[in-house]
Amino acid sequence: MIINRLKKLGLKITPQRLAILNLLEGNIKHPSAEEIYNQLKPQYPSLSLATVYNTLDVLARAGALQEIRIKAEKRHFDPNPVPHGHFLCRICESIHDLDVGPLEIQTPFNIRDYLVKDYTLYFYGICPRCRKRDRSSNQ
Amino acid sequence: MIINRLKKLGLKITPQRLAILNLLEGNIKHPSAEEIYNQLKPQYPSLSLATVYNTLDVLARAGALQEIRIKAEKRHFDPNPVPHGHFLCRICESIHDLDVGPLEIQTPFNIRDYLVKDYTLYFYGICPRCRKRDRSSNQ
DNA sequence: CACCAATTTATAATGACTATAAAATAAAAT
DNA sequence: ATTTTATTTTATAGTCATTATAAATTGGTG
Repeated sequence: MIINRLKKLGLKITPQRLAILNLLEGNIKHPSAEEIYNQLKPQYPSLSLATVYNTLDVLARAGALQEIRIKAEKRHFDPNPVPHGHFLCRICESIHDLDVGPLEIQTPFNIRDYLVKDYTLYFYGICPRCRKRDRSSNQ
Repeated sequence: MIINRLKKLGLKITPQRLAILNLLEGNIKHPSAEEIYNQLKPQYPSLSLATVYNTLDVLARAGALQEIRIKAEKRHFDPNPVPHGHFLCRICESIHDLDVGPLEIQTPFNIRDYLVKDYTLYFYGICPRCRKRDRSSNQ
Protein backbone atom coordinates (compact mmCIF):
# COMPACT_ATOMS: atom_id res chain seq x y z
CA MET A 1 0.00 0.00 0.00
CA ILE A 2 1.39 3.36 -1.04
CA ILE A 3 -0.10 5.13 1.97
CA ASN A 4 1.85 2.89 4.29
CA ARG A 5 5.07 3.57 2.45
CA LEU A 6 4.60 7.28 3.03
CA LYS A 7 3.71 6.73 6.67
CA LYS A 8 6.81 4.64 7.24
CA LEU A 9 8.90 7.48 5.90
CA GLY A 10 7.20 9.88 8.29
CA LEU A 11 5.71 11.88 5.42
CA LYS A 12 2.27 13.37 5.32
CA ILE A 13 -0.26 11.73 3.04
CA THR A 14 -1.17 14.28 0.39
CA PRO A 15 -3.09 13.78 -2.85
CA GLN A 16 -0.08 15.03 -4.77
CA ARG A 17 2.28 12.48 -3.25
CA LEU A 18 -0.18 9.67 -3.76
CA ALA A 19 -0.67 10.68 -7.37
CA ILE A 20 3.06 10.81 -8.07
CA LEU A 21 3.75 7.49 -6.36
CA ASN A 22 0.83 5.90 -8.15
CA LEU A 23 2.07 7.11 -11.48
CA LEU A 24 5.52 5.71 -10.79
CA GLU A 25 4.34 2.39 -9.32
CA GLY A 26 5.46 -0.29 -11.74
CA ASN A 27 6.35 2.36 -14.31
CA ILE A 28 9.34 1.29 -16.40
CA LYS A 29 9.42 4.36 -18.64
CA HIS A 30 11.61 6.43 -16.34
CA PRO A 31 9.71 9.70 -16.70
CA SER A 32 11.14 13.13 -16.05
CA ALA A 33 9.66 15.57 -13.53
CA GLU A 34 8.03 17.47 -16.34
CA GLU A 35 6.53 14.36 -17.87
CA ILE A 36 5.10 13.39 -14.51
CA TYR A 37 3.71 16.89 -14.12
CA ASN A 38 2.11 16.88 -17.58
CA GLN A 39 0.57 13.48 -17.06
CA LEU A 40 -0.95 14.37 -13.71
CA LYS A 41 -2.01 17.95 -14.45
CA PRO A 42 -5.32 17.02 -16.15
CA GLN A 43 -6.47 15.04 -13.12
CA TYR A 44 -4.94 17.45 -10.57
CA PRO A 45 -5.30 20.91 -12.11
CA SER A 46 -3.92 22.63 -9.02
CA LEU A 47 -0.71 20.62 -9.17
CA SER A 48 2.44 22.69 -9.38
CA LEU A 49 5.66 21.69 -11.08
CA ALA A 50 7.52 22.72 -7.94
CA THR A 51 5.54 20.16 -5.97
CA VAL A 52 6.57 17.43 -8.37
CA TYR A 53 10.20 18.38 -7.94
CA ASN A 54 9.82 18.63 -4.16
CA THR A 55 8.09 15.30 -3.88
CA LEU A 56 10.58 13.50 -6.09
CA ASP A 57 13.43 15.02 -4.09
CA VAL A 58 11.93 13.98 -0.78
CA LEU A 59 11.22 10.47 -1.99
CA ALA A 60 14.64 10.07 -3.56
CA ARG A 61 16.38 11.29 -0.43
CA ALA A 62 14.28 8.89 1.63
CA GLY A 63 15.41 6.06 -0.60
CA ALA A 64 11.92 5.39 -1.94
CA LEU A 65 12.93 5.94 -5.54
CA GLN A 66 15.97 6.65 -7.64
CA GLU A 67 17.10 9.61 -9.70
CA ILE A 68 18.57 8.80 -13.09
CA ARG A 69 21.05 11.22 -14.58
CA ILE A 70 21.68 9.35 -17.78
CA LYS A 71 20.75 12.36 -19.91
CA ALA A 72 22.68 15.57 -19.82
CA GLU A 73 19.88 18.07 -19.59
CA LYS A 74 17.19 16.36 -17.61
CA ARG A 75 16.71 14.07 -14.64
CA HIS A 76 14.55 10.99 -14.81
CA PHE A 77 13.05 8.85 -12.10
CA ASP A 78 12.86 5.13 -11.40
CA PRO A 79 10.50 3.70 -8.76
CA ASN A 80 13.09 1.02 -8.06
CA PRO A 81 15.58 2.51 -5.58
CA VAL A 82 18.06 -0.36 -5.83
CA PRO A 83 21.11 0.52 -7.97
CA HIS A 84 20.96 -1.22 -11.34
CA GLY A 85 22.04 -0.58 -14.90
CA HIS A 86 20.23 1.86 -17.17
CA PHE A 87 20.42 2.24 -20.90
CA LEU A 88 19.86 5.34 -23.04
CA CYS A 89 19.15 4.86 -26.72
CA ARG A 90 21.04 7.48 -28.68
CA ILE A 91 18.45 7.33 -31.45
CA CYS A 92 15.02 7.38 -29.79
CA GLU A 93 16.27 8.75 -26.47
CA SER A 94 14.33 6.15 -24.52
CA ILE A 95 15.61 4.88 -21.19
CA HIS A 96 15.49 1.20 -20.22
CA ASP A 97 16.48 -0.86 -17.24
CA LEU A 98 19.43 -3.00 -18.26
CA ASP A 99 20.85 -5.46 -15.82
CA VAL A 100 24.11 -6.96 -16.97
CA GLY A 101 24.60 -9.85 -14.58
CA PRO A 102 28.12 -9.85 -13.18
CA LEU A 103 28.21 -6.07 -13.13
CA GLU A 104 25.60 -5.73 -10.47
CA ILE A 105 27.25 -5.05 -7.15
CA GLN A 106 26.09 -5.05 -3.55
CA THR A 107 26.38 -1.74 -1.77
CA PRO A 108 27.97 -0.58 0.41
CA PHE A 109 31.39 -2.02 -0.24
CA ASN A 110 35.02 -1.16 0.34
CA ILE A 111 37.69 -0.90 -2.25
CA ARG A 112 41.17 0.50 -1.83
CA ASP A 113 40.12 2.52 1.24
CA TYR A 114 37.15 4.00 -0.60
CA LEU A 115 33.79 3.45 1.07
CA VAL A 116 31.30 3.08 -1.76
CA LYS A 117 27.73 3.56 -0.60
CA ASP A 118 26.07 3.84 -3.95
CA TYR A 119 26.72 3.67 -7.65
CA THR A 120 25.19 4.37 -11.03
CA LEU A 121 25.81 2.38 -14.17
CA TYR A 122 24.71 3.99 -17.41
CA PHE A 123 24.91 2.42 -20.85
CA TYR A 124 24.64 4.28 -24.15
CA GLY A 125 23.92 2.84 -27.55
CA ILE A 126 21.06 1.63 -29.70
CA CYS A 127 17.99 -0.13 -28.34
CA PRO A 128 16.53 -3.30 -29.91
CA ARG A 129 13.62 -1.41 -31.45
CA CYS A 130 15.83 1.11 -33.23
CA ARG A 131 18.26 -1.57 -34.37
CA LYS A 132 15.39 -3.47 -35.93
CA ARG A 133 14.00 -0.38 -37.60
CA ASP A 134 17.45 0.56 -38.90
CA ARG A 135 18.04 -2.87 -40.34
CA SER A 136 14.75 -2.98 -42.19
CA SER A 137 14.98 0.60 -43.51
CA ASN A 138 18.47 -0.07 -44.88
CA GLN A 139 17.33 -2.89 -47.13
CA MET B 1 52.87 15.48 -28.96
CA ILE B 2 49.70 17.43 -28.40
CA ILE B 3 49.96 19.25 -31.74
CA ASN B 4 49.90 15.95 -33.57
CA ARG B 5 46.83 14.82 -31.67
CA LEU B 6 44.98 17.90 -32.86
CA LYS B 7 46.22 17.41 -36.42
CA LYS B 8 45.08 13.82 -36.44
CA LEU B 9 41.62 15.00 -35.48
CA GLY B 10 41.66 17.52 -38.33
CA LEU B 11 41.46 20.43 -35.91
CA LYS B 12 43.29 23.70 -36.23
CA ILE B 13 46.15 24.30 -33.85
CA THR B 14 45.20 27.25 -31.69
CA PRO B 15 46.85 28.55 -28.53
CA GLN B 16 43.59 28.00 -26.66
CA ARG B 17 43.34 24.36 -27.62
CA LEU B 18 46.97 23.74 -26.81
CA ALA B 19 46.54 25.37 -23.43
CA ILE B 20 43.47 23.34 -22.56
CA LEU B 21 45.02 20.06 -23.69
CA ASN B 22 48.20 20.88 -21.83
CA LEU B 23 46.29 21.60 -18.66
CA LEU B 24 44.45 18.29 -18.92
CA GLU B 25 47.49 16.21 -19.90
CA GLY B 26 48.09 13.81 -17.03
CA ASN B 27 45.63 15.74 -14.87
CA ILE B 28 43.82 13.42 -12.47
CA LYS B 29 41.75 16.12 -10.74
CA HIS B 30 38.89 16.02 -13.24
CA PRO B 31 38.36 19.78 -13.50
CA SER B 32 35.17 21.48 -14.63
CA ALA B 33 35.03 23.87 -17.58
CA GLU B 34 34.99 26.79 -15.19
CA GLU B 35 37.99 25.51 -13.27
CA ILE B 36 39.91 25.09 -16.50
CA TYR B 37 38.91 28.61 -17.50
CA ASN B 38 39.98 30.10 -14.18
CA GLN B 39 43.30 28.31 -14.22
CA LEU B 40 44.15 29.42 -17.74
CA LYS B 41 42.78 32.96 -17.63
CA PRO B 42 45.88 34.50 -15.96
CA GLN B 43 48.17 33.18 -18.70
CA TYR B 44 45.66 33.74 -21.52
CA PRO B 45 43.76 36.89 -20.56
CA SER B 46 41.80 36.92 -23.80
CA LEU B 47 40.46 33.43 -23.19
CA SER B 48 36.69 33.15 -23.18
CA LEU B 49 34.63 30.69 -21.18
CA ALA B 50 32.73 29.88 -24.36
CA THR B 51 35.97 28.77 -25.98
CA VAL B 52 36.66 26.41 -23.12
CA TYR B 53 33.22 24.87 -23.53
CA ASN B 54 33.59 24.71 -27.31
CA THR B 55 36.99 23.11 -27.15
CA LEU B 56 35.99 20.56 -24.55
CA ASP B 57 32.91 19.70 -26.62
CA VAL B 58 34.93 19.27 -29.79
CA LEU B 59 37.55 17.16 -28.07
CA ALA B 60 35.00 15.02 -26.27
CA ARG B 61 33.05 14.42 -29.46
CA ALA B 62 36.28 13.51 -31.23
CA GLY B 63 36.99 10.96 -28.51
CA ALA B 64 40.07 12.78 -27.27
CA LEU B 65 38.73 13.16 -23.75
CA GLN B 66 35.78 12.20 -21.62
CA GLU B 67 32.97 14.13 -20.00
CA ILE B 68 32.12 13.12 -16.45
CA ARG B 69 28.60 13.73 -15.24
CA ILE B 70 29.08 12.38 -11.74
CA LYS B 71 27.85 15.63 -10.16
CA ALA B 72 24.35 16.92 -10.68
CA GLU B 73 25.06 20.51 -11.54
CA LYS B 74 28.36 20.52 -13.31
CA ARG B 75 30.30 18.57 -15.90
CA HIS B 76 33.87 17.53 -15.32
CA PHE B 77 36.52 16.37 -17.73
CA ASP B 78 38.97 13.48 -17.84
CA PRO B 79 41.84 13.40 -20.34
CA ASN B 80 41.46 9.63 -20.47
CA PRO B 81 38.72 8.88 -23.02
CA VAL B 82 38.49 5.18 -22.18
CA PRO B 83 35.43 4.36 -20.03
CA HIS B 84 36.42 3.61 -16.44
CA GLY B 85 34.97 4.01 -12.99
CA HIS B 86 34.80 7.37 -11.23
CA PHE B 87 34.20 8.13 -7.60
CA LEU B 88 32.63 11.22 -6.02
CA CYS B 89 33.30 11.87 -2.35
CA ARG B 90 30.09 13.07 -0.74
CA ILE B 91 32.08 14.96 1.88
CA CYS B 92 34.86 16.81 0.08
CA GLU B 93 33.22 16.60 -3.37
CA SER B 94 36.46 15.46 -4.98
CA ILE B 95 36.41 13.16 -7.98
CA HIS B 96 38.78 10.21 -8.36
CA ASP B 97 39.41 7.53 -10.93
CA LEU B 98 38.32 4.25 -9.41
CA ASP B 99 38.84 1.07 -11.34
CA VAL B 100 37.13 -1.89 -9.80
CA GLY B 101 38.66 -4.80 -11.66
CA PRO B 102 35.99 -7.19 -12.88
CA LEU B 103 33.57 -4.33 -13.51
CA GLU B 104 35.54 -2.85 -16.34
CA ILE B 105 34.00 -3.83 -19.63
CA GLN B 106 35.11 -3.69 -23.24
CA THR B 107 32.95 -1.58 -25.53
CA PRO B 108 31.10 -2.00 -27.76
CA PHE B 109 29.23 -5.11 -26.70
CA ASN B 110 25.87 -6.74 -27.20
CA ILE B 111 23.45 -7.74 -24.53
CA ARG B 112 19.86 -8.82 -24.98
CA ASP B 113 19.62 -7.11 -28.38
CA TYR B 114 20.98 -3.88 -26.97
CA LEU B 115 24.06 -2.52 -28.73
CA VAL B 116 26.11 -0.85 -26.01
CA LYS B 117 28.70 1.52 -27.42
CA ASP B 118 29.65 3.28 -24.27
CA TYR B 119 29.05 3.33 -20.56
CA THR B 120 29.66 5.33 -17.42
CA LEU B 121 30.22 3.92 -13.98
CA TYR B 122 29.94 6.34 -11.08
CA PHE B 123 30.54 5.53 -7.44
CA TYR B 124 29.45 7.66 -4.50
CA GLY B 125 30.70 7.51 -0.95
CA ILE B 126 33.58 8.66 1.21
CA CYS B 127 37.16 8.95 -0.01
CA PRO B 128 40.15 7.61 1.96
CA ARG B 129 41.23 11.10 3.03
CA CYS B 130 37.83 12.01 4.49
CA ARG B 131 37.49 8.61 6.18
CA LYS B 132 40.82 9.12 7.88
CA ARG B 133 39.94 12.64 8.95
CA ASP B 134 36.57 11.47 10.29
CA ARG B 135 38.12 8.66 12.27
CA SER B 136 40.67 10.91 13.95
CA SER B 137 38.19 13.70 14.72
CA ASN B 138 35.79 11.22 16.30
CA GLN B 139 38.27 10.09 18.90
C1' DC C 1 -12.90 21.59 15.45
C1' DA C 2 -8.82 24.30 16.20
C1' DC C 3 -4.18 24.50 15.83
C1' DC C 4 0.41 24.22 13.82
C1' DA C 5 3.87 22.36 11.38
C1' DA C 6 4.33 20.46 6.95
C1' DT C 7 3.14 21.01 2.32
C1' DT C 8 1.64 23.17 -1.84
C1' DT C 9 1.53 26.80 -4.96
C1' DA C 10 2.95 30.59 -8.11
C1' DT C 11 6.56 32.99 -9.29
C1' DA C 12 11.12 34.79 -9.31
C1' DA C 13 15.91 33.58 -9.24
C1' DT C 14 19.86 30.72 -10.30
C1' DG C 15 23.47 28.95 -12.93
C1' DA C 16 25.50 25.89 -16.14
C1' DC C 17 25.53 25.76 -20.66
C1' DT C 18 24.36 27.19 -25.65
C1' DA C 19 23.40 30.34 -29.45
C1' DT C 20 24.71 34.26 -31.98
C1' DA C 21 27.15 37.28 -34.69
C1' DA C 22 31.07 40.09 -35.19
C1' DA C 23 36.19 40.08 -34.94
C1' DA C 24 40.33 37.48 -35.20
C1' DT C 25 43.28 34.02 -37.02
C1' DA C 26 45.26 29.43 -38.83
C1' DA C 27 46.65 27.64 -42.81
C1' DA C 28 45.94 26.82 -47.68
C1' DA C 29 46.38 29.13 -52.13
C1' DT C 30 48.52 32.40 -54.91
C1' DA D 1 55.21 36.94 -48.30
C1' DT D 2 50.46 38.23 -49.11
C1' DT D 3 45.84 37.14 -49.95
C1' DT D 4 42.02 34.49 -49.07
C1' DT D 5 38.73 31.74 -46.75
C1' DA D 6 36.91 28.78 -43.59
C1' DT D 7 37.51 27.99 -38.89
C1' DT D 8 37.86 29.62 -34.41
C1' DT D 9 37.53 32.88 -30.74
C1' DT D 10 35.23 36.25 -28.20
C1' DA D 11 31.63 38.85 -25.67
C1' DT D 12 27.21 38.71 -24.72
C1' DA D 13 22.53 37.47 -24.74
C1' DG D 14 19.46 33.65 -24.32
C1' DT D 15 17.78 29.09 -22.70
C1' DC D 16 15.95 25.92 -19.66
C1' DA D 17 15.92 22.62 -15.94
C1' DT D 18 15.97 23.17 -11.34
C1' DT D 19 15.83 25.73 -6.83
C1' DA D 20 14.52 29.40 -3.67
C1' DT D 21 10.99 32.19 -1.70
C1' DA D 22 7.11 33.44 0.68
C1' DA D 23 2.28 33.41 0.96
C1' DA D 24 -1.72 30.30 1.06
C1' DT D 25 -3.35 25.80 2.08
C1' DT D 26 -3.90 21.53 4.43
C1' DG D 27 -2.98 16.96 6.95
C1' DG D 28 -3.24 15.10 11.22
C1' DT D 29 -2.78 15.44 16.26
C1' DG D 30 -4.95 16.82 20.50
